[in-house]
Amino acid sequence: MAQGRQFNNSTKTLKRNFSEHTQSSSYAKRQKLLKHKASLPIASVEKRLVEEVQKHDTLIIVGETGSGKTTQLPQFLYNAGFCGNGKLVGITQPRRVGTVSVAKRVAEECGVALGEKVGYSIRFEDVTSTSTRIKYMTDGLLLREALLDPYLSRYAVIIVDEVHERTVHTDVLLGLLKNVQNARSKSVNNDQQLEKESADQCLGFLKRCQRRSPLKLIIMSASLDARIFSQYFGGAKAVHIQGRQFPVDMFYTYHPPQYYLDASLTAILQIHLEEDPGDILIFLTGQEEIESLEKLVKDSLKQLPENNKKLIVVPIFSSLPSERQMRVFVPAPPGFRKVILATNIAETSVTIPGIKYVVDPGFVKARFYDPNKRLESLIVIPISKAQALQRSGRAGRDGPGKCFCLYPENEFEKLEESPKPEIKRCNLSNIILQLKALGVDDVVGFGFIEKPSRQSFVKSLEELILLGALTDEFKLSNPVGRQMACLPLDPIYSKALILSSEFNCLEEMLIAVSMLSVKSIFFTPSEKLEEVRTVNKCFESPEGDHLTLVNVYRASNEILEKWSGDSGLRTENHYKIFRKWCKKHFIDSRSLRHAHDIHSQLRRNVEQMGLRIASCGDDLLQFRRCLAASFFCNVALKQPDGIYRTLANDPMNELAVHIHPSSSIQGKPECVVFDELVETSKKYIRHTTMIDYLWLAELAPQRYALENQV
DNA sequence: GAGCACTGC
Repeated sequence: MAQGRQFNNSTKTLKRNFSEHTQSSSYAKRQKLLKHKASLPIASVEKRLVEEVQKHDTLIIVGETGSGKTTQLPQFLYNAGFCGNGKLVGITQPRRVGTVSVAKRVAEECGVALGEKVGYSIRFEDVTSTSTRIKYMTDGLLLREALLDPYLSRYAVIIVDEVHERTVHTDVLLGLLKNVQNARSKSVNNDQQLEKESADQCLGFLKRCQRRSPLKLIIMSASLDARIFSQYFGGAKAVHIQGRQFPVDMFYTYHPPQYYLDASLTAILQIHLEEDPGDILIFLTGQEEIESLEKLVKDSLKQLPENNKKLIVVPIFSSLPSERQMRVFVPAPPGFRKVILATNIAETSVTIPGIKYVVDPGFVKARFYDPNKRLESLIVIPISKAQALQRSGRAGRDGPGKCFCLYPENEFEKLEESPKPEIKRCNLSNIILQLKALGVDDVVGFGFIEKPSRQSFVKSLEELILLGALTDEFKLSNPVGRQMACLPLDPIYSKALILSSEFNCLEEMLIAVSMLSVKSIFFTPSEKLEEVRTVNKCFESPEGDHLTLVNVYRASNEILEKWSGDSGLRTENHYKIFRKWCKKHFIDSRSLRHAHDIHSQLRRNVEQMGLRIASCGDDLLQFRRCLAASFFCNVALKQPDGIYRTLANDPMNELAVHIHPSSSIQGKPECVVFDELVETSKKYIRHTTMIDYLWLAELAPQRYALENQV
């Protein structure tokens, strides 16, 4: 009957908060919110949804966009008493911004301050308290919470949202939650049975299970196909909730265009000249394409009569500095139309209001990974049906819209249903390390919703053994493996941090690893290549990019410290100066601040581990030797013809590669370590630093000793 | 010599 009591309590809380708010100035705003809330499609099925959750341990909810599932369901469950005994309803999201905005919204609807009953937790920001009962968080964060609390015992309900996106974190989380739910219900039904099954490797980490309450799982997806999720959870019940979108008229071409950039230009001009007012959104594959089309559109406009020139072109893509990204939200002046040239950042991450027309050439740039060659590729491929629907939906958010697909309708039928899940296109080393730390010994047997290839497992297990994270028996090593799993980094970076303590350069390595962890902080408009190079000359290290990154970070730190004065307090004004400095050096200030945040978090981590923090000062040899000792899987040697060749166990997997043109490395050193190998127009190694080949046998004998003996 | 979709701990 605890649930009934909780129900009464919660209504009282709501009433009290509500009466407080009637006196406040936000009364009108709140009335509007509540009216909107009541009009959502999900509102009419509250009772039924709550009953379904009570009846089933796992429920799949398919809600189209605009159904209100993300904001309303947690409130329904709270009001129905699922948060008894201080338990939480947790809701995971794949992105940080989405997590914060939805939590703010729900707190407003509940009439509470953010961080009280409703809160959120993302990396670097925990806005929760002991009174928090509805907690929004990123899926990656819940995964890390599981390392500390394997049963996730604080949660009565966990809602995994946006599962159709199939990010690595979501996929791993689903497998993990399935195990946790299993173990928690077993512990309720029969403790002895669990004892017997503790030999079960997947549940090994739940051996010390005590009496616990069962875990309710709710899987929420926007895609129409709930079957795979339902099957995965043993035929779990699926409920559909109607969405609220305006109709979008679809148009197709008769033939596939030869050049879709030209076809895009034609489509934009045609819409601009013939259709009613309303902004246009076009999906392209990358910065280069966006910049060319921007130029094409602007050139064409010049030839139009004066009254037809009222078209504003706004680009948006990930590496564009955040201030310039914000321009897509600025409404076009009266009488003008806005055309937004976007990558798939506008598919999910950024929602732009006022779009009436979508132009979709039907392509996307996607990343693939070859575990044998350790090669990542960025390839332009056709989109999936799910992506096509998502893109067209962007035209129907504020009113009826139109979507112009630059391919024939029969081509749509040939598209894949949904994109290939990320877990099948990435390096598994980090995931395997996390699973091992969670006590999942048999990672190949882990219940993935879709299992990655055997070769991916083999290669990543090999790498983890070489790094010393796993023993030859595939067990997590102590202390190195455990320490590595604690750090929120890719295994090679974790290894570099741990080793750098011995090489007396942990200060430098903390910076290098933080900088490598954020997307490239430099933004280079294609027409300003030379200018960027000149202004940043002062940071460049001829020995390699890792030291260059350290130089940039230290220079930015000086700016921050110089202006923070004795008090150590940084005011808005200091950040203004910081941002100005960034702009001068073509640096995205938000990325750089992110690197600073990561740096302080990692610093705390290594202090807790008791690692000795020291600087190598001018003895940069130590730093490079440490890089060699940790990045020994990523080595390239210069060939007689001047082209580099990666080193691999099997010569079949060695590749001819080029040092990325952005590198600061000087001359053509015989041997380099690199951070990543990405194929675009060529196979490039990025972030390279020169080392001495002879160091490898000494510093990485587990990989190079044999070669040396030959 | 010449460039890179997105997300996350």
